[in-house]
Amino acid sequence: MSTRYRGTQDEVRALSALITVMRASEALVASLQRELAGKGLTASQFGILDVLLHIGPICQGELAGKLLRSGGSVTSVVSGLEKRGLVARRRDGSDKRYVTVSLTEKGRKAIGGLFPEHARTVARQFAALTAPEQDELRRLCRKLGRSVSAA
Amino acid sequence: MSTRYRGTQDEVRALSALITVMRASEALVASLQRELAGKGLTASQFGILDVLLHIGPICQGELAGKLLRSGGSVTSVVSGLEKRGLVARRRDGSDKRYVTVSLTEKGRKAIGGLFPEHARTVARQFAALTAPEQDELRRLCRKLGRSVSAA
DNA sequence: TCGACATACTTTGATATCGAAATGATAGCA
DNA sequence: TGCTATCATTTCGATATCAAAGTATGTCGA
Repeated sequence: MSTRYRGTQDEVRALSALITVMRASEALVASLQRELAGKGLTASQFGILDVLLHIGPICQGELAGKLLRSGGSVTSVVSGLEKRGLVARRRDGSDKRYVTVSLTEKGRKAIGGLFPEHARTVARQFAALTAPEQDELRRLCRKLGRSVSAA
Repeated sequence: MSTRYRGTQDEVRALSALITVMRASEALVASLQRELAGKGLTASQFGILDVLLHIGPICQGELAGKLLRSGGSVTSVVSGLEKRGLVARRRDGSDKRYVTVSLTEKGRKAIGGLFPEHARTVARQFAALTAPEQDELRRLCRKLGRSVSAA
């Protein structure tokens, strides 16, 4: 991850860009995790509650797809949320292989109360960039992410 | 993490930027991890070997600082690398609290052989962006990362 | 010198994550 | 109807990660 590598110009530029993208992303995550820790939630738990709040009941496989996580990981985090009474699991469709996860009232209150503050925090984090800069960052990351995922 | 949130414009823009930055970063990491898994190394192990290769022997605390990881995490990963004979630990300075980690010959060969391919992979990942775009991405992420870390 | 504080590392307990194997359910087809 | 392949989820083993507690070492002031 260091730039002290005698590669081609393209390699040095790419390695250098990689480091800053990763550092920015890790700084964002670390900052959000610290904030969530105070509320008794991990980032993974928040991610699942967030999807359930904004998209509604959804099966675990789709949850894994949206969060870019393995199915096993989702099973484990959902189990934790279920134990705490924040989400409910049901196998009620015609296809009994699917498990539908939904927010309980307790879960809805928890994430509903937290999200506005989360949004303010994120806006504060990105306030270092102007609006056009944020849009440009999004454009570049989308292009990069799509290409990497497709490869 | 969804954009279906009725917040202010600033909040929506920031949340939207956050998602794409995280997705791009996670796609990059996932892709690199898959490549490394074939070589029998995890991303964390590679990160430590990389620092040792390009910076030289260094104590664990500094390693943790450079990798943005907790001290406990570094202890654990270094222990694994030590067991595999890729790095060596020494308490040889005047201050016996510091543990200096360095590459063994075996470790140097391992990371030295892998790094050029890693550099090519990263260059390929970023080839979706032009050189100026990569530089701009770096500028934006540096600005963002610095601000978030400082907060 | 001695005690109090500081620093570097290690250990511990909890959660997250992956990939692979195991389980349970469904669908296609003869 | 059965057999088989596929699919969604769960379980398992390994590693990573953090925070907090614990250990060893070092520093500084009285």
